[in-house]
Amino acid sequence: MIDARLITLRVFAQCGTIGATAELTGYSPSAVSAQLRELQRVLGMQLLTKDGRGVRLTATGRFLVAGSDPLIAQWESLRAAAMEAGDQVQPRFGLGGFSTAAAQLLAPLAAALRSTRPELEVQVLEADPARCFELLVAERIDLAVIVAMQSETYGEDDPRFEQTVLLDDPLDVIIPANHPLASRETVTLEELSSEPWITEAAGSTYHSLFTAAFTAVGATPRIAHEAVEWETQIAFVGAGLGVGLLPRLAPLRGAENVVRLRITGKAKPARRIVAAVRRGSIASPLIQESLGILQANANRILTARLEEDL
Amino acid sequence: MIDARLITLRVFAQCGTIGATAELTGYSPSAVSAQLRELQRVLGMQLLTKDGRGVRLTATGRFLVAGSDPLIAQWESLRAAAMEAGDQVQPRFGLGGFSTAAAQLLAPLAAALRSTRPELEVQVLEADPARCFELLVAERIDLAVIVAMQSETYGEDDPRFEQTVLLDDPLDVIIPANHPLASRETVTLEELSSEPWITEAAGSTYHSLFTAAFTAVGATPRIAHEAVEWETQIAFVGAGLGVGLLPRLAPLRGAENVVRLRITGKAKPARRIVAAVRRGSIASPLIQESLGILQANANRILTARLEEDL
DNA sequence: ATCGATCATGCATCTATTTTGCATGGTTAT
DNA sequence: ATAACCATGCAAAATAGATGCATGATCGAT
Repeated sequence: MIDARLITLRVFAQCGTIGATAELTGYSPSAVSAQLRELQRVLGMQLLTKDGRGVRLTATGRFLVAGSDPLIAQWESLRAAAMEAGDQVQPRFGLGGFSTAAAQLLAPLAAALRSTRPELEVQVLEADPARCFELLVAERIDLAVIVAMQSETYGEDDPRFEQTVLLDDPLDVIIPANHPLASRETVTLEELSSEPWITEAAGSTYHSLFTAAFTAVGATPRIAHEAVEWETQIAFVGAGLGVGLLPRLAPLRGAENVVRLRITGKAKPARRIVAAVRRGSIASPLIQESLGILQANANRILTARLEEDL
Repeated sequence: MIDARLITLRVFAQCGTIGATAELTGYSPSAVSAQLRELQRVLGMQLLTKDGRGVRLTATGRFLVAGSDPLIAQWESLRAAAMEAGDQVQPRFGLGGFSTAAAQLLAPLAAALRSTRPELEVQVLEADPARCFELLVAERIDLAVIVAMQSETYGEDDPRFEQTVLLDDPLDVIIPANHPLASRETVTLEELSSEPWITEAAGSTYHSLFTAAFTAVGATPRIAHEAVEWETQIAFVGAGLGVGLLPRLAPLRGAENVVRLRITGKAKPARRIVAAVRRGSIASPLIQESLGILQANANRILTARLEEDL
């Protein structure tokens, strides 16, 4: 049981402003400000300094936050062990995930948990990966299903989290049905490098996947349009505005005038879907069960794909 | 920063009843009861069970308390390191100690701290060793000067505490001035084994020292009277009611008709005075400074004794 | 330079949690 | 059987904490 004010400090350390901390933790900005001041008072430490129009951590503050990583992990570990040893039931369980991951993996998980543990209050939050990690730190959620990103702020070895690979989800190409290549079974990215591309807004989770895929083949595609939702992107392609990348897990549904093609060649772009939990909590029975369900679902998807590919 | 409710649980684990926990932590019994119930709710664990007219920890509860020992230690360690790294000042400092220890060591320490750190709010609590440990667990005090006891509930290796030997304080014999042996410089316990003895109440801290001293020489002295305060015991001896043991640190002042003699022989009973802190907190600058002052004072006492013995 | 936007903080108000004190019920010892 | 002890429930009170708005300070853009 770690004091709530230390958790708040950790959230602040991550997002840098009082306002964002408030939004993430569910408090008001004044409450966060008061909490952090109180924390400094009881600890007798100066943790924050004014910095421009905001505040930032002092060296002591950074030291304390960094040093509290193993403390949190140890507490999580202890709680998990006590749960395990005492055969106790957790009252609340927060899940976080992003779009298709949430739809394809989190929803079945939540449904499965509702049947195996009717008492458990399961809450699912849809949030992008970065926010999922923040929500984990803020203890708003206990498990996140996210898209792993290379060269991101949250490395595999972050002392605050433990991550488990669930699934590698390949990216397909979607092109207009009247496109010359539409009758093909597979294409290479090189063949499409001169096409007008439809992608997500720069800075978004999938945009980095997009650029990574093309830097791998040494091409710099022209980005014709930007969309936010898969649905929009698919509609753009259907209207003949260009071509796009779509994760295998994202359903095409009965979209008109759109064809989905597998990518072959040396660059087979894929997004890696991982489950992340707070470090130490992985031994918890509930987390274990959840990871098992997620893994089973991932395997089911992979198996279905193999059969489909035959 | 460990949640206050977990601290309360730890205190309960030590003293066993809600009432004692309340007395030790400063809450009311109902408050403790409510806190522990709340703790069970948020953790989703059953920690307590009814047991007769009281309650006791469940297996899960014991597991959690035992497992929280290193958690507390790690927090204390982190706090100490942050204090050290950030050159911060602690606002409050609680000291605990017992009778002569408090008078001879704690009082000078408190005085020294008041001069070197005027900002620091120092609070001294006089309490017997067992209670000092409880007060450490309850975080009411941060440092205790106590008499180490052999075969006690608090071993040197208790995961909750770290102990430092300050001083071995030998026990002297006090006898009436008109006693045949009163003119001697030194005596052995064997010579006095048939005397009527004046000691402290059975179960008290010093009673166990008394019995240990005599079991060491294989004698079973007759206990004629029991006293609580040194003053009373000295007065009894002065009245010729018997003889007694008195720690060297306890002053005889100008007591009438009482002579103090050194003990020689194979059994040289002594009480060991140690400083105890919560494990992990020993690196704190304040603790370090305090231990230094205590040690210096102890050395001063030892040196003075050596000169006196010449 | 000025205006507007962004951020943190202080303050008064209110809310919610926590604590208290007493009464109750169950349990052990005399 | 009576008395003492212990935990708990409940209503009332106290305290701590959160909110919302206003303020001041800073930064970016026009």
